[in-house]
Amino acid sequence: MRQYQHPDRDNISLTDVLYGLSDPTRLQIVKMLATKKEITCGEFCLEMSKSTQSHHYKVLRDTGIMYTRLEGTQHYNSLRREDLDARFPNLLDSILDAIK
Amino acid sequence: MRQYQHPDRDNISLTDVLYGLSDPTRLQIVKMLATKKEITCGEFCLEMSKSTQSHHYKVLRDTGIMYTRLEGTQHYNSLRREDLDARFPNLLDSILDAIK
DNA sequence: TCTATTGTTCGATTATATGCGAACAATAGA
DNA sequence: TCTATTGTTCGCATATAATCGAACAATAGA
Repeated sequence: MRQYQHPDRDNISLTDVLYGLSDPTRLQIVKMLATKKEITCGEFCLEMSKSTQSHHYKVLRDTGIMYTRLEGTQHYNSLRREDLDARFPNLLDSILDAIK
Repeated sequence: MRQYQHPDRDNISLTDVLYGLSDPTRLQIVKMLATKKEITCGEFCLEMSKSTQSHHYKVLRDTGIMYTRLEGTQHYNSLRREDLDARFPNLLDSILDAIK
């Protein structure tokens, strides 16, 4: 694989986003993403197998919450703030406030 | 059963609420709840078996999203707006806006 | 007391989700 | 070219969720 399929803005679904954020691990990832522009997978330092981490990254990408850019062997992840804010105003902020 | 167990405000969990709202049927129920003070189960007019409906009502109660009051044979359901707003400011409103 | 109404619970089935280790793919750097 | 690094995908096991029909419980009203 050379690149990921991210849904475009208009295809981001509310129930998908809510599902994506309904898992503690993924919420933790999103919380970290909110503090920096980009974070590589390794920098999340999650306490679980790499395959499980990859599963959660995939869910976040597939649901339109996270964008992943490849550079060398590293994957740079970012929160899709603008897309989420455009699609569901205030939703992301209210969730980020709640997990602060 | 004479009465339901609803979590009290402080025990409403963010991931639980997000999970509760991540299903289209339940989101539809919440949308209707937002338009009236109370709605009986039958008034939701959902296109699925009664046992499945009950399952979704139970999820909404257990996650702290909906409150159910018994009166006679009918169950009056309401959205726990104040509790949700107190616990997660703007979250419910942003979701209600998104499904409008 | 009997019956209809309202909604839940039980038990089973099927579908989805989560988790892991092992194998794999792509790149960087020696 | 070989090796280490980074992260994914595959295959499998287990857990959780969604759904249904049937049985049940509580109440209202005849």
